[in-house]
Amino acid sequence: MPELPEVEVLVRHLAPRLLNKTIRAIQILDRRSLRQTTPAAFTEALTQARFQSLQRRGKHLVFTLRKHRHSTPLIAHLGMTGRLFLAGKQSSLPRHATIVLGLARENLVFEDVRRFGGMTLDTSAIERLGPEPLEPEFTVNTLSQALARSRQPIKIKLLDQSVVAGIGNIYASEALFRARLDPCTPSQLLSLPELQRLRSAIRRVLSQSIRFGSTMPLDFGGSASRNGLFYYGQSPEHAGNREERFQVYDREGKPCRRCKTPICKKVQAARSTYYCPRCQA
DNA sequence: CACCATGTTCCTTG
DNA sequence: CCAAGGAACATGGT
Repeated sequence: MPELPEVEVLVRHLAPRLLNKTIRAIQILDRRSLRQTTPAAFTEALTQARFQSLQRRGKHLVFTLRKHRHSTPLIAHLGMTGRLFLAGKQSSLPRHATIVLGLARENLVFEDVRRFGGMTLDTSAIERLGPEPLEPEFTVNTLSQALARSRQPIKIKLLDQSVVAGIGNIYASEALFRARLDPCTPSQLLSLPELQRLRSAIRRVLSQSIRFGSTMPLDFGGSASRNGLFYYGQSPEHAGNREERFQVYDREGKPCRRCKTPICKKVQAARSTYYCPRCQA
Protein backbone atom coordinates (compact mmCIF):
# COMPACT_ATOMS: atom_id res chain seq x y z
CA MET A 1 0.00 0.00 0.00
CA PRO A 2 2.45 2.59 0.86
CA GLU A 3 3.46 5.52 -1.22
CA LEU A 4 2.32 9.07 -0.70
CA PRO A 5 -1.04 8.84 -2.50
CA GLU A 6 -2.12 5.67 -0.70
CA VAL A 7 -1.16 7.08 2.67
CA GLU A 8 -2.93 10.34 1.89
CA VAL A 9 -6.15 8.59 0.97
CA LEU A 10 -5.93 6.47 4.10
CA VAL A 11 -5.34 9.55 6.26
CA ARG A 12 -8.36 11.31 4.78
CA HIS A 13 -10.42 8.23 5.45
CA LEU A 14 -9.32 7.75 9.05
CA ALA A 15 -9.04 11.33 10.26
CA PRO A 16 -12.74 12.15 10.70
CA ARG A 17 -13.46 8.69 12.08
CA LEU A 18 -10.85 8.96 14.81
CA LEU A 19 -11.40 12.57 15.82
CA ASN A 20 -12.10 12.89 19.55
CA LYS A 21 -12.12 9.16 20.14
CA THR A 22 -10.23 7.83 23.13
CA ILE A 23 -7.89 4.87 23.28
CA ARG A 24 -9.19 2.60 26.04
CA ALA A 25 -6.87 -0.36 25.73
CA ILE A 26 -3.80 -1.39 23.79
CA GLN A 27 -2.75 -4.82 22.61
CA ILE A 28 0.76 -5.35 21.36
CA LEU A 29 0.73 -8.67 19.57
CA ASP A 30 4.16 -8.38 18.02
CA ARG A 31 6.58 -5.99 19.59
CA ARG A 32 8.68 -5.85 16.42
CA SER A 33 6.11 -3.37 15.11
CA LEU A 34 7.00 -0.99 17.95
CA ARG A 35 10.00 1.15 17.06
CA GLN A 36 12.25 2.99 19.49
CA THR A 37 9.94 2.45 22.39
CA THR A 38 9.01 -0.25 24.84
CA PRO A 39 5.53 -1.74 25.08
CA ALA A 40 5.25 -0.31 28.59
CA ALA A 41 6.11 3.23 27.54
CA PHE A 42 3.86 2.99 24.49
CA THR A 43 0.90 1.77 26.53
CA GLU A 44 1.46 4.32 29.26
CA ALA A 45 1.66 7.23 26.82
CA LEU A 46 -1.41 6.33 24.79
CA THR A 47 -3.95 4.69 27.08
CA GLN A 48 -6.75 7.18 27.78
CA ALA A 49 -5.38 9.52 25.14
CA ARG A 50 -7.79 11.15 22.68
CA PHE A 51 -7.26 11.58 18.93
CA GLN A 52 -6.92 15.25 18.15
CA SER A 53 -5.67 15.20 14.57
CA LEU A 54 -4.19 12.99 11.88
CA GLN A 55 -1.91 14.22 9.14
CA ARG A 56 0.41 12.75 6.58
CA ARG A 57 4.10 13.57 6.26
CA GLY A 58 5.80 11.78 3.37
CA LYS A 59 4.71 8.17 3.79
CA HIS A 60 4.22 8.53 7.54
CA LEU A 61 0.92 8.89 9.34
CA VAL A 62 1.22 11.45 12.11
CA PHE A 63 -1.40 11.21 14.85
CA THR A 64 -1.65 13.84 17.52
CA LEU A 65 -3.23 12.62 20.71
CA ARG A 66 -4.24 14.55 23.77
CA LYS A 67 -3.76 13.21 27.25
CA HIS A 68 -3.78 15.13 30.52
CA ARG A 69 -3.63 18.39 28.56
CA HIS A 70 -0.46 17.31 26.81
CA SER A 71 -0.03 16.50 23.14
CA THR A 72 1.56 13.19 22.25
CA PRO A 73 2.60 12.44 18.69
CA LEU A 74 2.20 8.92 17.37
CA ILE A 75 3.90 8.04 14.10
CA ALA A 76 2.95 5.09 11.93
CA HIS A 77 4.69 3.83 8.82
CA LEU A 78 3.22 1.07 6.67
CA GLY A 79 6.50 -0.21 5.29
CA MET A 80 5.84 -2.52 2.35
CA THR A 81 2.80 -4.41 3.55
CA GLY A 82 1.39 -2.47 6.48
CA ARG A 83 -2.32 -1.74 6.76
CA LEU A 84 -4.28 0.29 9.20
CA PHE A 85 -8.03 0.03 9.52
CA LEU A 86 -10.97 0.36 11.84
CA ALA A 87 -12.90 -2.78 12.67
CA GLY A 88 -15.78 -3.65 14.94
CA LYS A 89 -14.69 -5.11 18.25
CA GLN A 90 -16.48 -8.34 17.52
CA SER A 91 -14.64 -9.00 14.27
CA SER A 92 -11.68 -11.31 14.38
CA LEU A 93 -8.18 -9.96 13.91
CA PRO A 94 -6.22 -10.77 10.76
CA ARG A 95 -3.36 -13.22 11.05
CA HIS A 96 -0.69 -10.56 10.96
CA ALA A 97 -2.28 -7.99 13.25
CA THR A 98 0.55 -6.62 15.38
CA ILE A 99 -0.85 -3.64 17.31
CA VAL A 100 -4.47 -3.01 18.28
CA LEU A 101 -5.66 0.28 19.71
CA GLY A 102 -9.03 -0.35 21.37
CA LEU A 103 -11.54 2.49 21.19
CA ALA A 104 -15.01 2.52 22.73
CA ARG A 105 -16.76 0.54 20.02
CA GLU A 106 -14.03 -0.26 17.50
CA ASN A 107 -10.44 -1.29 17.16
CA LEU A 108 -7.82 0.55 15.18
CA VAL A 109 -5.81 -2.39 13.84
CA PHE A 110 -2.28 -2.29 12.50
CA GLU A 111 -1.34 -5.36 10.52
CA ASP A 112 1.89 -5.97 8.68
CA VAL A 113 2.88 -9.21 7.00
CA ARG A 114 6.52 -8.38 6.42
CA ARG A 115 6.93 -6.14 9.44
CA PHE A 116 8.93 -3.47 7.67
CA GLY A 117 6.53 -0.90 9.07
CA GLY A 118 5.66 0.02 12.61
CA MET A 119 4.55 2.60 15.14
CA THR A 120 6.65 4.87 17.28
CA LEU A 121 6.48 7.85 19.62
CA ASP A 122 9.77 9.09 18.21
CA THR A 123 9.41 11.93 15.73
CA SER A 124 13.02 12.05 14.56
CA ALA A 125 12.35 10.23 11.29
CA ILE A 126 9.88 12.95 10.32
CA GLU A 127 12.39 15.67 10.90
CA ARG A 128 14.80 14.26 8.35
CA LEU A 129 12.29 14.34 5.50
CA GLY A 130 12.57 16.65 2.53
CA PRO A 131 9.77 18.91 1.30
CA GLU A 132 6.20 17.77 0.73
CA PRO A 133 5.87 17.46 -3.06
CA LEU A 134 2.32 18.80 -3.16
CA GLU A 135 3.03 21.86 -1.01
CA PRO A 136 4.38 25.19 -2.25
CA GLU A 137 7.66 24.52 -0.42
CA PHE A 138 8.56 22.02 -3.14
CA THR A 139 10.11 24.35 -5.69
CA VAL A 140 12.45 23.88 -8.62
CA ASN A 141 15.04 25.64 -6.51
CA THR A 142 14.87 23.22 -3.59
CA LEU A 143 14.84 20.29 -5.99
CA SER A 144 17.82 21.68 -7.88
CA GLN A 145 19.80 22.17 -4.69
CA ALA A 146 19.03 18.70 -3.46
CA LEU A 147 20.31 17.16 -6.68
CA ALA A 148 23.18 19.50 -7.45
CA ARG A 149 26.04 17.47 -6.06
CA SER A 150 24.84 13.97 -6.83
CA ARG A 151 26.03 11.83 -9.67
CA GLN A 152 23.51 9.14 -8.77
CA PRO A 153 20.84 8.32 -11.36
CA ILE A 154 17.75 10.48 -10.90
CA LYS A 155 15.52 7.44 -10.37
CA ILE A 156 17.51 6.43 -7.30
CA LYS A 157 17.60 9.98 -6.00
CA LEU A 158 13.80 10.25 -6.18
CA LEU A 159 13.60 7.41 -3.66
CA ASP A 160 15.69 9.44 -1.21
CA GLN A 161 13.16 10.81 1.25
CA SER A 162 15.39 13.75 2.15
CA VAL A 163 15.21 15.03 -1.44
CA VAL A 164 11.43 14.97 -1.56
CA ALA A 165 9.12 13.07 0.79
CA GLY A 166 6.70 10.36 -0.25
CA ILE A 167 7.84 9.03 -3.62
CA GLY A 168 8.41 5.27 -3.83
CA ASN A 169 9.40 2.80 -6.50
CA ILE A 170 6.16 2.99 -8.47
CA TYR A 171 5.80 6.75 -8.65
CA ALA A 172 9.50 7.33 -9.30
CA SER A 173 9.15 5.49 -12.61
CA GLU A 174 5.80 7.09 -13.33
CA ALA A 175 7.04 10.63 -12.69
CA LEU A 176 10.11 10.16 -14.88
CA PHE A 177 7.99 8.87 -17.74
CA ARG A 178 5.69 11.86 -17.52
CA ALA A 179 8.68 14.19 -17.40
CA ARG A 180 10.25 12.32 -20.35
CA LEU A 181 13.52 11.86 -18.49
CA ASP A 182 15.90 8.93 -18.70
CA PRO A 183 15.96 7.26 -15.25
CA CYS A 184 19.73 6.84 -15.55
CA THR A 185 20.50 10.53 -15.94
CA PRO A 186 23.02 11.63 -13.32
CA SER A 187 21.02 13.93 -11.05
CA GLN A 188 23.43 16.83 -11.26
CA LEU A 189 23.17 16.95 -15.06
CA LEU A 190 19.48 17.80 -15.17
CA SER A 191 18.86 21.18 -16.75
CA LEU A 192 16.51 23.77 -15.35
CA PRO A 193 13.76 23.01 -17.87
CA GLU A 194 14.15 19.31 -17.09
CA LEU A 195 13.85 19.97 -13.38
CA GLN A 196 10.73 22.00 -14.00
CA ARG A 197 9.25 19.13 -15.96
CA LEU A 198 10.20 16.70 -13.23
CA ARG A 199 8.68 18.79 -10.45
CA SER A 200 5.53 19.26 -12.41
CA ALA A 201 5.34 15.55 -13.32
CA ILE A 202 5.77 14.52 -9.68
CA ARG A 203 2.98 16.81 -8.58
CA ARG A 204 0.69 15.71 -11.38
CA VAL A 205 1.12 11.99 -10.90
CA LEU A 206 0.74 12.14 -7.11
CA SER A 207 -2.31 14.39 -7.25
CA GLN A 208 -3.91 12.24 -9.88
CA SER A 209 -3.30 9.09 -7.88
CA ILE A 210 -4.73 10.57 -4.73
CA ARG A 211 -7.83 11.33 -6.72
CA PHE A 212 -7.90 7.89 -8.13
CA GLY A 213 -7.62 6.05 -4.84
CA SER A 214 -5.33 3.20 -3.97
CA THR A 215 -2.76 1.52 -6.20
CA MET A 216 -3.55 -1.70 -4.45
CA PRO A 217 -7.19 -2.41 -5.13
CA LEU A 218 -6.71 -6.13 -4.66
CA ASP A 219 -5.56 -5.66 -1.11
CA PHE A 220 -8.73 -3.84 -0.35
CA GLY A 221 -10.88 -6.00 -2.51
CA GLY A 222 -9.99 -8.93 -0.30
CA SER A 223 -11.44 -7.10 2.64
CA ALA A 224 -14.90 -8.38 1.88
CA SER A 225 -13.90 -11.78 3.12
CA ARG A 226 -12.73 -10.17 6.32
CA ASN A 227 -16.17 -9.14 7.39
CA GLY A 228 -16.40 -5.58 8.49
CA LEU A 229 -12.85 -4.58 7.81
CA PHE A 230 -12.94 -1.82 5.34
CA TYR A 231 -10.58 0.32 3.47
CA TYR A 232 -10.80 3.12 1.00
CA GLY A 233 -10.96 2.57 -2.72
CA GLN A 234 -12.92 -0.63 -2.78
CA SER A 235 -15.56 0.55 -5.22
CA PRO A 236 -16.17 -1.82 -8.13
CA GLU A 237 -14.53 0.36 -10.74
CA HIS A 238 -11.26 0.05 -8.85
CA ALA A 239 -11.02 -3.68 -9.32
CA GLY A 240 -8.32 -4.89 -11.67
CA ASN A 241 -7.39 -1.47 -12.95
CA ARG A 242 -3.67 -1.54 -12.22
CA GLU A 243 -3.08 -1.73 -15.94
CA GLU A 244 -5.02 1.47 -16.60
CA ARG A 245 -3.46 3.42 -13.82
CA PHE A 246 0.22 3.05 -14.62
CA GLN A 247 1.93 4.32 -17.73
CA VAL A 248 5.10 2.25 -17.27
CA TYR A 249 5.25 0.50 -13.88
CA ASP A 250 5.01 -3.28 -14.24
CA ARG A 251 4.43 -2.91 -17.98
CA GLU A 252 7.65 -4.45 -19.30
CA GLY A 253 7.25 -5.43 -22.96
CA LYS A 254 3.88 -3.75 -23.30
CA PRO A 255 3.51 -0.85 -25.75
CA CYS A 256 4.25 2.64 -24.54
CA ARG A 257 0.97 4.52 -24.38
CA ARG A 258 2.51 7.43 -26.21
CA CYS A 259 4.68 5.86 -28.93
CA LYS A 260 3.97 2.10 -28.85
CA THR A 261 7.60 1.18 -28.24
CA PRO A 262 7.84 -1.75 -25.78
CA ILE A 263 8.40 -0.61 -22.20
CA CYS A 264 11.80 -1.61 -20.77
CA LYS A 265 12.73 -2.70 -17.29
CA LYS A 266 16.12 -2.40 -15.65
CA VAL A 267 17.45 -2.84 -12.16
CA GLN A 268 18.85 0.16 -10.31
CA ALA A 269 19.98 -0.13 -6.70
CA ALA A 270 18.32 -3.54 -6.56
CA ARG A 271 14.93 -2.12 -7.54
CA SER A 272 13.07 -2.38 -10.83
CA THR A 273 12.80 0.72 -12.98
CA TYR A 274 10.36 0.86 -15.90
CA TYR A 275 10.67 3.33 -18.74
CA CYS A 276 10.10 3.91 -22.43
CA PRO A 277 13.46 3.83 -24.23
CA ARG A 278 12.16 6.14 -26.93
CA CYS A 279 10.19 8.74 -24.99
CA GLN A 280 12.78 8.88 -22.22
CA ALA A 281 15.96 8.93 -24.30
C1' DC B 1 13.29 -24.38 -5.33
C1' DA B 2 14.11 -19.64 -7.41
C1' DC B 3 12.89 -15.10 -7.89
C1' DC B 4 10.16 -11.06 -7.09
C1' DA B 5 7.58 -7.52 -4.22
C1' DT B 6 4.54 -0.56 -2.75
C1' DG B 7 10.55 0.53 2.17
C1' DT B 8 14.14 1.89 5.26
C1' DT B 9 18.37 1.41 7.86
C1' DC B 10 22.85 -0.02 8.75
C1' DC B 11 27.45 -1.27 7.37
C1' DT B 12 31.27 -1.02 4.34
C1' DT B 13 34.05 0.92 0.83
C1' DG B 14 36.11 4.57 -1.66
C1' DC C 1 32.87 13.89 6.68
C1' DC C 2 30.34 12.40 2.52
C1' DA C 3 28.60 9.61 -1.53
C1' DA C 4 27.38 5.28 -3.09
C1' DG C 5 26.56 0.30 -3.11
C1' DG C 6 24.87 -3.68 -1.00
C1' DA C 7 23.04 -6.58 2.60
C1' DA C 8 19.64 -7.09 5.97
C1' DC C 9 15.11 -7.14 7.83
C1' DA C 10 10.49 -10.96 7.08
C1' DT C 11 6.86 -13.11 4.57
C1' DG C 12 4.10 -14.49 0.82
C1' DG C 13 2.93 -14.96 -4.19
C1' DT C 14 4.03 -16.82 -8.72
